[in-house]
Amino acid sequence: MRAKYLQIAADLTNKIRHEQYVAGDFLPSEPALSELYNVSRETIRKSLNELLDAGLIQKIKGKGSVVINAARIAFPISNIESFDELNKQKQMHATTKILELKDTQVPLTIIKHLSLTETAATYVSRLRLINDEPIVVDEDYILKKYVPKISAKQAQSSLYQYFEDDLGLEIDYATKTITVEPASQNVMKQLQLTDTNLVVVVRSLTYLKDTSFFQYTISQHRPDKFKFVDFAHRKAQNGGLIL
Amino acid sequence: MRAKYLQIAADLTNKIRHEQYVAGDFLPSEPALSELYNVSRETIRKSLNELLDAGLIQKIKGKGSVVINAARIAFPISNIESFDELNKQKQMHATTKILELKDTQVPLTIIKHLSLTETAATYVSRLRLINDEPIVVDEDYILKKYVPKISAKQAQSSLYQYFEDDLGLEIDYATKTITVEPASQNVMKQLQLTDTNLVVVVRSLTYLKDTSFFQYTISQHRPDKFKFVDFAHRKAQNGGLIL
DNA sequence: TTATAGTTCTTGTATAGACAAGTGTCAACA
DNA sequence: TGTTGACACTTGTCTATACAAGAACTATAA
Repeated sequence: MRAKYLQIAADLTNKIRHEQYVAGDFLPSEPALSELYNVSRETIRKSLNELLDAGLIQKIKGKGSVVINAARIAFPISNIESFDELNKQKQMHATTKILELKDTQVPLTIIKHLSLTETAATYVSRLRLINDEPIVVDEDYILKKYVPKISAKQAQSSLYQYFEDDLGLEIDYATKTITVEPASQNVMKQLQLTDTNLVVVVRSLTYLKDTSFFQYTISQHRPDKFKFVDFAHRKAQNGGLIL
Repeated sequence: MRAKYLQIAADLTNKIRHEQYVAGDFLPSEPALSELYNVSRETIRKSLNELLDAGLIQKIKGKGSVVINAARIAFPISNIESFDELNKQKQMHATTKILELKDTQVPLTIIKHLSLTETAATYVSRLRLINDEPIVVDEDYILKKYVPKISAKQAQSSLYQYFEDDLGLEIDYATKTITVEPASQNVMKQLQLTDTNLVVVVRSLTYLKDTSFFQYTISQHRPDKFKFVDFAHRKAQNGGLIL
């Protein structure tokens, strides 16, 4: 049984997504919601905090909780088709091509940086295509300590689903950096880059619920197919653009 | 007087930053902290949630709150100097050159997208340099409704400081998209780009505490000087990479 | 007409208490 | 020896209550 406040948050989220509450509307007041769902006000407040974090509402002291236009978040960008937009097209056809799969060690810079003691890892390199267009080259280092063996079949489908559903690993948080760098000849060939040699590089360190390091990923994106969307409250000092 | 839970959060944050608690350590248990600070356990829990959101700790049910290595977050990247790293160098010398400052309208795509009724805005275009190297071209559209007049002097220093400290505007949240796009001839010239015509474009829509739209910014970065760092919990569906 | 003050909404903060559920220890038992 | 079960810790959820503080409206007074 999920917690009450999460159920209520899910319910309110649905009502916003299905436009029972639309942008600019005020949600019922906390005491009103409290009576509606038959829970205490603190429980309602926990639910509303979930919506706040998700960027669905904005709370204004003395007034109430306003629904924010979700459509505002991903606003249109001049003549650029994002991966997500491609994804939503019906004729989309996503495929994965395994470039390499081997046993190795986590790269030295990461070992040093995290002071790792267990360094044995599985390396997977994969090319992702949409409608036969190459979009991303993903390189993963997955610690053998947590995932002893990865088959080609598993690498072909979703690794995360395998980790979470089959192995019961609880992935909890990740740190990412996004930069733009020159690509290697090989990656340029894989991504069929001709006009430029630059790719968008997303490096991720992924951790489990018990804070142990688990996976290092390097994603190299075609620059013309890359789009990153971020929603951030002012106070949050993380997730920040370094400028 | 700031809220207790924020003071306690600030205190714990300091203790982590000053390494009184280091990575891997468990914080005192919630009842222990509750006694230490002479507040209720719920108040302590609010404080710990702040640290959790900031990515400073990880809570493990049945065990406790573990300190996460903050240094892990911004990990080193091959031969790339970020703006932030440059910033921290002592010999850094940041300057701003105003390219244009005029009254105009918010771009049509934004007006349509947000269904704006008030569209009068001040337009500011600025070139940012570090050690005389051009780094970013910033273009801002700021609604006249909230900021009637912007002088060249104000545009020269921090606009945000002017908005928040002098005008008392409360900036609350923003949505950003990051893409890579070809630059105009003019921007290429300003950024002194020769090897490539690509720039990293960060578009931001900024909102006030009362959810009213306030500012639209287009930042065009030299690709070799751009770096974005992100920390995200798994459950959070926002701040996500679209892929 | 224009302020002012009060009233009644709203959300924000803080407390004390209760029980559920995950984790680890250790003693008793087979 | 090895397993089980009780126990004592931890964090997670939920309640009921109280007061503070911001916002909006209204009636009153100047």
